[in-house]
Order: sequence, then structure tokens, then C-alpha cells
Amino acid sequence: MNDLRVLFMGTPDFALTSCKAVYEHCNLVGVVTQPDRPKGRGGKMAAPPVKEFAVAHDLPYWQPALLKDGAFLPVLEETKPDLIVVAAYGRILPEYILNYPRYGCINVHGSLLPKYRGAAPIQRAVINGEAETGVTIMKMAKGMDTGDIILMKKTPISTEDTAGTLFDRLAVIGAEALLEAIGQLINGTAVFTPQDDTLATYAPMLDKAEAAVNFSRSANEIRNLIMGMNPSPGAFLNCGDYRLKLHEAVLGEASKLPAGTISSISAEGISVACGDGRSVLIKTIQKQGKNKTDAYSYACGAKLAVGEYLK
RNA sequence: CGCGGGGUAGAGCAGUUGGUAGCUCGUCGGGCUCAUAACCCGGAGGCCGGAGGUUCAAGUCCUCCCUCCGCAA
Repeated sequence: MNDLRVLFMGTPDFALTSCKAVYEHCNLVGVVTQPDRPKGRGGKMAAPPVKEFAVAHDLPYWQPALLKDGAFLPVLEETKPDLIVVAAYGRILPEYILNYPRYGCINVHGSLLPKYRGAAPIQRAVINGEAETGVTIMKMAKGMDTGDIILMKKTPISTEDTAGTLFDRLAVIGAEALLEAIGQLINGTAVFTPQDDTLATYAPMLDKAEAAVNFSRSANEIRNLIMGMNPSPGAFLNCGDYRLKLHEAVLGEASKLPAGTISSISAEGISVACGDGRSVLIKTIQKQGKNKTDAYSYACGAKLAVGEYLK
């Protein structure tokens, strides 16, 4: 495994964990990541985490703007990878890349395929209230997350899980699964199980508009939305001329108050009545321009009272 | 030079046309109560992010800096 030439393709923090694992256990011949993009306030250019890792460890790296039509072939010929590992790279790979390495390309995906194919599997699993999720290591094929499955690892989604906590956990599990899968590929014990396309579901990128909280929906849906949109983009509420973000919530008590009104305030947080006669207990909140804070403190400062709308 | 909002007691906030600071919660002490995340009374705790400047006087106006954040990408 130590002398296996691996080229790693990935971009965000989720990919970084797998990248490190490969770096520590294989011969990482280089990394490929998305070009630097203007990020944050002021539009300053920012490097993807995986690139920073490459720079810190003196690894060769590439940030190609174009992959198709053989544009990336020179890098393949230079690095001669036996295997390409892809994790949240953010782009479809053309066939000439998929077919180049002796062991092909394998991908770390944050869901139990064939469910949640696509860009936002982890957040969607939380938003949809799934009881469990996991990671899948697959041999990449032409379609979007359609390749044969090499192995999967599951993890339950607890009521305290946000998309963020799951990201962290799945990144670790994913890296473990990845190493296991690489081991199987090398010693020839890997089993490739085709996906059942009839069971496939898709997890498209999150649209910010989806993060708007509508209290006429059920308490459970709202809880799931808040936790699934955490930490980014964050479930929100428009209150007049500013925006309130809701970061953490649990299911609250029954309430007959109109949807959207505050049913109780306590050290636990702010309970808001929802459309199905239950309430959500909001635990962490953030006003536009302010840091996030516990909901009770916010209620103290904003002088909220039971029966009012959140403001 | 993308747009914009903050940094004031342990926490969250307010502070009007400049005159040395208030509110809610917490905390400490006392009271009331069978009892309470209840109520009542009282107290402690602020170099108002930093550095200059204007002024008789600046949290409040001007300049620069540090720092946190929302939107947009």
C-alpha cells in the first residue's frame, strides 16, 4: 500500500480527511483541487483546504479549470497514478481520466448509495429526517454517483446531529472506509456490487431559499430543516429589515397557539408554535450582524414575550 | 477597492439633537413561602474594542487600526 501511486482529487474539509489518510498510507503523488475562488467579505481569493494541505506538505498540486478533451492528460502521464481517489472534488470526471489508472478511480461519497446521489447528500439526509446515513466507497463510473459499490459504513443520525456534526463524523468514517477499500483493491479481495438504480434518490445542491423557515409546517420538518441547514447556509427567518438565523433546535411541547408565535421562553430556549400543534424549541439563534448565541440570552436582550412573534 | 451591521457590567441588549451610563438575565445578601428557573427588597460588578483628533465637555462627532458578523459572489 505504501508504494501505491495515488492521485487525490478533492476540495473542501470533507475531502481533506481522506487526503490525509492517503498521504499517510500511500504514495501520494499529487493532489488536484478546484481553482482558488473569491470568498467571503471583500471577495478575497481563498485556497481550498486540500490545496493548503498540499502546500504545507510540499506536494505537487494542480487546479485545472478544464478537464475535458484530454486537458488533464499531461498530469496523468507525469504522475502515473495507479489509483485516483476522489472526494468532494466538485466536478464530473471525463472517461479518459476514469480509465487511466490501473485500479481506476474510487470515490468517497457521504451517503448510503444509491440513496442521495449528488452534491448535498449529508444535509439532505438530515433535512429529510433520516434515522441513519453513512459513507459509500465506489468505483467511479460515467454517471453521477452511479458506480459499483466497494463498501459502505453506516452511522445513526441522532437528534443532536446537525449537517455539520455529520460532516465531521462522515469525513472520519469515510477515510477509514477508503483505506479499507484500497487494501481490498490491492490484494484483489474487493467485491464490486452494482447499485440498484430503481432505489436511487438525488440530493441536489442546497438552494438558499430552501433555508427559509415557515412555521406553518410541522415542528419536526422545521427541526430537521434547522439542523440540516447548520452550519451553512443556516435556516433563517426574515424579521422586518433583518434576518434571524436558527442554528439548533429540538422538538418542543404541544401548543395550540397560532403557528409562529412564541409558546414559552426558558433557559432551554425559545419555543415557537408550528403548524401541526407542536412547537420547536429553538436553542441557538443569530441575529444578522451578530454572533450566534443561545436563544435564551437572545430573548433576554430582545425582550421577547410569550405570544409574540419572533422578532 | 462588492454592499452592510456590530464591539457598552459574567451573558444578551438599550443609550434620544455630545453633559462621566441604563434594561433583561445571571450573581451576591436579605425577606416571603410547604415549595418554585416564583415573588419582593437591597448590593457588587463598566478605562463604553484600541490609538489619535474636535470640544468647556464624547459611548455619543471626525480619522486610522484591531476584531466579530449578515448579504452578495
